[in-house]
Amino acid sequence: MHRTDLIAIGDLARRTGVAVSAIRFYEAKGLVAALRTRGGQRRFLRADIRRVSFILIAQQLGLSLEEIAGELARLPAGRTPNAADWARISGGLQARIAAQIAALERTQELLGQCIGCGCLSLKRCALYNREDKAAQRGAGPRYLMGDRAGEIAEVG
Amino acid sequence: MHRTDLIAIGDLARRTGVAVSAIRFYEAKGLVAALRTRGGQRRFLRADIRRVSFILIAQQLGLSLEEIAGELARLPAGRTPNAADWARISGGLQARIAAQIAALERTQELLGQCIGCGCLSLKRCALYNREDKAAQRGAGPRYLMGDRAGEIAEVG
DNA sequence: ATGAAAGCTCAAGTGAGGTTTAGATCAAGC
DNA sequence: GCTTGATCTAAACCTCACTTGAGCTTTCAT
Repeated sequence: MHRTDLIAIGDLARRTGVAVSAIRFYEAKGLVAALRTRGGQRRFLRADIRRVSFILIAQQLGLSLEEIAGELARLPAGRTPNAADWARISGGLQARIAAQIAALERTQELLGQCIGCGCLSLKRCALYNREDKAAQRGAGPRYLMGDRAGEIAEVG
Repeated sequence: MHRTDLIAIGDLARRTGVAVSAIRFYEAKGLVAALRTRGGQRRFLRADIRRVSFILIAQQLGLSLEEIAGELARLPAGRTPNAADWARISGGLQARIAAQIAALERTQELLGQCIGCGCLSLKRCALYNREDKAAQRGAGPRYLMGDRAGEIAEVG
């Protein structure tokens, strides 16, 4: 354990495939922490490669950075996730993905019924009027809507 | 067919459940078009209710406004989508959703194999190193990445 | 004819997940 | 000691899908 245990930000970037700017961003968001040299440059632990890897994989699985930060914060003493942590976390992900699949399958079914009907009536369309809106958030601040939509109408 | 065929923006908003501001936004993006009164107020055709409904349903199915604009533009003479158009479009959506489901199922499988292994090595992790990155875009401009990631490394 | 309700434009804000830019400083090899 | 490349900070910028606000104008029912 000598000084080569500490790596520069560019090394961490190269080892994980993430941009240097993204690592600084993660630090700002509290997802990783860095030591500093006398000159003010960041030095990371080798273990942070694993930590960043965790971030990337969790992102692939659809977690937001905030959720990932939550998971990482739950680990005692800012520890890097190990096999046991991963087992617990991935259990939760299983359920989440299962729900996504179920919602998509329901969509598929509705779409099948709907092809050719061309009704496009928001009042009647089974595709639009579903309770499991969960399906896809599709991109963008759609979270600002979602409760309005009281009086939806018919084309007539 | 007299003047009541034309409806004000507020009517269109009420009939579709979309905010007035959103309709102006759609107009700016070229998704709908409006006539103007002498006073400069927008007047829409009744058929535009159907058109906006189409936008909403397509959004629910995960299309971006740009993609929706593409579909609408493909209709001859700015026509409102009818049953035949809808059949064609929903055929494409079927495939898209099927692919999403397949990707999620593959994730589920990999995650099942992975639980407890805790390797978190980007080089070896089957979850991270997949060809079908399609799975989830999860929220946020992740579309800027996606081609980099040439030199991904091992924890050691 | 009037007053409320609805409409108008244009600019700026939101949030997620970053990137880009500019100008200065640090670290390392020769 | 010098040059080169890496790193630093801070602020600005990007997309997407809208919303909000300010400051006026139009429309419509009475």
